[in-house]
Amino acid sequence: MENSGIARGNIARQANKKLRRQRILDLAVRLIASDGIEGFTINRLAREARVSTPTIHNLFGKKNDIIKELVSNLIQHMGGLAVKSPPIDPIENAKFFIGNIITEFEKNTDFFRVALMSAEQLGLFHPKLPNGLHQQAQQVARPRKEWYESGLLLGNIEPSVIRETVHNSNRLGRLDWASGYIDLNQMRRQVLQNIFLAYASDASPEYHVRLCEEISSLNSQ
Amino acid sequence: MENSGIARGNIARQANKKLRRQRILDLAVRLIASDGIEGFTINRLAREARVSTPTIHNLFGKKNDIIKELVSNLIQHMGGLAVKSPPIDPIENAKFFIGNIITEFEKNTDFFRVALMSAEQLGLFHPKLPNGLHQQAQQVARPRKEWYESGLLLGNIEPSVIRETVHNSNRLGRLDWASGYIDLNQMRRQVLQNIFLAYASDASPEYHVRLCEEISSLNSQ
DNA sequence: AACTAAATTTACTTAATAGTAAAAACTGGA
DNA sequence: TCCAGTTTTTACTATTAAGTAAATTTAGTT
Repeated sequence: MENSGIARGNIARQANKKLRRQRILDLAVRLIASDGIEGFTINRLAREARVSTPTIHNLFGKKNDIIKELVSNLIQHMGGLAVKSPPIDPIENAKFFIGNIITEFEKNTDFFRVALMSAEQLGLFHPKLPNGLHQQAQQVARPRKEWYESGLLLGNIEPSVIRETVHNSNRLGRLDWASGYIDLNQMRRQVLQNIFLAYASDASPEYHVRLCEEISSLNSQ
Repeated sequence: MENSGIARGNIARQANKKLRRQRILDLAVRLIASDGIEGFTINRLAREARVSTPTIHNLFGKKNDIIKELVSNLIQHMGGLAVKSPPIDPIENAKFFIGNIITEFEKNTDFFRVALMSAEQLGLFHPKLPNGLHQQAQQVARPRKEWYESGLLLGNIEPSVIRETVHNSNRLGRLDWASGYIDLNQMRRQVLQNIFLAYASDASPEYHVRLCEEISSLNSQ
């Protein structure tokens, strides 16, 4: 285990092992994406990877460890989506975030689909779980102080209510996409529409007009 | 098969068969509710029902037929939820519907949980499926003409947008409950909050005030 | 080239599944 | 009470899963 004198060819071996692992993990994602977690077996993964089953066990441990790894990768990826410099305007802000998410999802469709569904089935989005998925997402959904200070939002409705609804909009959109109910374009439309509606419920008359325009332009395209 | 002269004791037999079927179906629901659809097997059902496996096959056919039956029962139940005389006021209307749903869910908790989850996993809420689940639910969520005529809602936002958001609120609430994320009280709160927010986005100033009051009273209890 | 630890495979075990044919038991009705 | 048809059970097949020990092969280092 130490990289002292004992292990001779360990530096290169570990690196190669990582590559093989990744190759097989990618394949696993593709398999689960096409046939569901149900139909996913170690045997099948081994066969398709042109490798024997003990090799899979050697590289990943038990079957569930593969899925655990996917989900932990998901949590990392999702964390990376909270970007530094979002626009100040609420509408632009919402578009910016959903745009980022879609870019990521497009880059790695199978992975996100599979990981989101696994996480859902494992109950990992449960509000009380300490993996931070829920808390993180709630944080991103919070309306900003500036929006109230500049009078775009009035504050007649508790910011936490807005936040919860925006959070739910994102959540349902992701779920519908991962379930295959809608594609990424439809997800964008649905999520933005729900978010704009939430903002409209507490918007100043002027900003309300802008939100209405945005909503109808979402549906006219 | 005919109830003519051939089959002698068939009238009573068929009735008893129905009773046994129902007893075992109820047990199946309880088993799935406690251990998930994953852990549900014909063997286990037979064991717990103190019956042999071929008996299960005799009564239900293949394994999936049991789940199909649950889901078709669900569709029937859900259809019965669209009641004749809902209140005219939007707020009361929303409370009325969610109240009905909760009453039903409480009456038959395990059944609804299991059936909703099964339906979800089978993709039965897919908008394009001809089982009517989706269309039915969309119909119920539609804002009424009277609300626009009486000036409670202004019509600055397309009614279909409101409908979609209300529908989504109901859907997510049911899903969160079935997933065990929230209990029925929390479901009520979450769904009503989201619906009121949707109405608020297009409400007249006077009705907007009432909606805001309702929302904050939801969160103070 | 040769050595050695790591990685892979062969060949297997254990355990659980869905489903079935045929014998046995049971049930309602005459 | 006894009979015929229904229902259940016994005892089984066939399939498939996860996982493992030991032999074999492979790969990096010297």
